[in-house]
Amino acid sequence: MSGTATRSQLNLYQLRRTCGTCTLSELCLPMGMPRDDMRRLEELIVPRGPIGEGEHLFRIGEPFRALYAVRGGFFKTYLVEQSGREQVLGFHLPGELIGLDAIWPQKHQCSAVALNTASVCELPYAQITNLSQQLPGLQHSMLRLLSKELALSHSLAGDFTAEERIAGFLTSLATRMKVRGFSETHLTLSMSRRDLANYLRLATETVSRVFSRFEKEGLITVDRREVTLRDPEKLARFGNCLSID
Amino acid sequence: MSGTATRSQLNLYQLRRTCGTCTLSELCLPMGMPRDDMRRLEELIVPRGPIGEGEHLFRIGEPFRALYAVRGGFFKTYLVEQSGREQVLGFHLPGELIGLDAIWPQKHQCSAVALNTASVCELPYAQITNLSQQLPGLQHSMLRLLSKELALSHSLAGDFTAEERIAGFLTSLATRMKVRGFSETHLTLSMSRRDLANYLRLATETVSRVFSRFEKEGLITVDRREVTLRDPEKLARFGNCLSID
DNA sequence: ATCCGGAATTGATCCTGATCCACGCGCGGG
DNA sequence: CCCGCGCGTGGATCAGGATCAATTCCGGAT
Repeated sequence: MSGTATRSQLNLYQLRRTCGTCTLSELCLPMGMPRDDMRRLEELIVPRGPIGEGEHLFRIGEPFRALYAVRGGFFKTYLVEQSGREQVLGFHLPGELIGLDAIWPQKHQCSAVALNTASVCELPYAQITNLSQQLPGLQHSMLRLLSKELALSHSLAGDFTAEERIAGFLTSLATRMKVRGFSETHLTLSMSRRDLANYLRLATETVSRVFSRFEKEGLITVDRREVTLRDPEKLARFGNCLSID
Repeated sequence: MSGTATRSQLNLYQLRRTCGTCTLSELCLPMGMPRDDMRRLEELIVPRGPIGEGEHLFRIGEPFRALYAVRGGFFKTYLVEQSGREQVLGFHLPGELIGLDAIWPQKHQCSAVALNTASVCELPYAQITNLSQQLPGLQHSMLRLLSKELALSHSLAGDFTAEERIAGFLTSLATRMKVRGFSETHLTLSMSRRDLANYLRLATETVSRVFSRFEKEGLITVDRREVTLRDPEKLARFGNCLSID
């Protein structure tokens, strides 16, 4: 028992001093902030340990207390329409903030679930906004992130064909992964076909078929959830690529 | 010449002292702000006189300097994909803020055009953020508005049938109009069928057909751009209504 | 009043992607 | 080891909405 306590304290210790050394700080809230300001931000951050696959970070309707920055792992956000149908809103990589749409009514507008083992930084909203009164950089960061999120969801607005959607998704994911230091050609999809199809507003069968078609044309190779981009340029041209990053 | 100068100064004079008396202040940025704070906000606001139908407030790609609050009239925001296709992002009623998605890259991400004679309040971004360092209420208002905008665009994400989309649009517009003191049953659509169809990701013919169908079923009556809701409840049930307001 | 052009409506046909179905594979549990 | 179940794949069919085409409607100019 004392053993686990020690270990979790170690974890906590390591995570505490994050922003300064975190490779994600350029993508996350502290982007471009002076080192001193970063330190003040760090003091507010509550690290949240391993979150198992399928575990929820928050659920729709819950009171809003904090934003969450993904530290490791993938998350999926989704909402449930009154018809009962589930709609996937997005997939979230390390360095991205979740829960921004809850600021308005102070209630979570969507649910967030881990797609694999993950960890996050919890950013208590009240304290963050307090601090941002003093740190212009932090305030601007928050506005920028919100604004970017908005621009992203706008870019998804058009009506695209199944092929455009999937090509666009793959190229967009590739660039997002690259920015985070992963391979930009070898992608590991952490979501099921079902989630992917739902997100792209397609049927799972359509996703499957387009994957096969792309593979036949030599654009990609697919092995289960491993996708390798063979001809990224052509793929990018295919999807009227709207990669926001 | 001196006559018009006098008149525009009069306009300016009247518009200057806006937020305090503006009936929209509860919807707009100053929502819920103390009267003194409102006054400081007012000093930053630059009223922009009559904007003719078809005139642009800003165009995609232009450098971002200010947000705009709609004072009177309707606006349409849209973007142009590299394919050349136009995508309508939204219609904006008095009290709503335009240009929020430009904060991130400091460039306008969409174009905004007046659908009829309109007027706006220009909110110089740099000064607004400066002031919001001092006024917590203002900061929170900005975040709330961004967040709300985000939630709204999320709610449009699902894949709905043509009927659901149109029913949803009508009920949503009705509630938005009601909040602003207009009739909630008699709507004047200020946008063309083409714009409406584009926004809803449908063909103009489909919009036309659904309107007719709804009319036959006694849900609405349509005369050109005048739409009267005959059975708002049924209509709301029809569109899995996602009215954000 | 007449003409013209663009917008809106309506009809006929087509096509993309949804739906329904069967099958193969891989993985975990008995 | 086999079974079963969920996931992914692929075939056949169907339907909702796009597209093409024809007409009407309205507003503005002459």
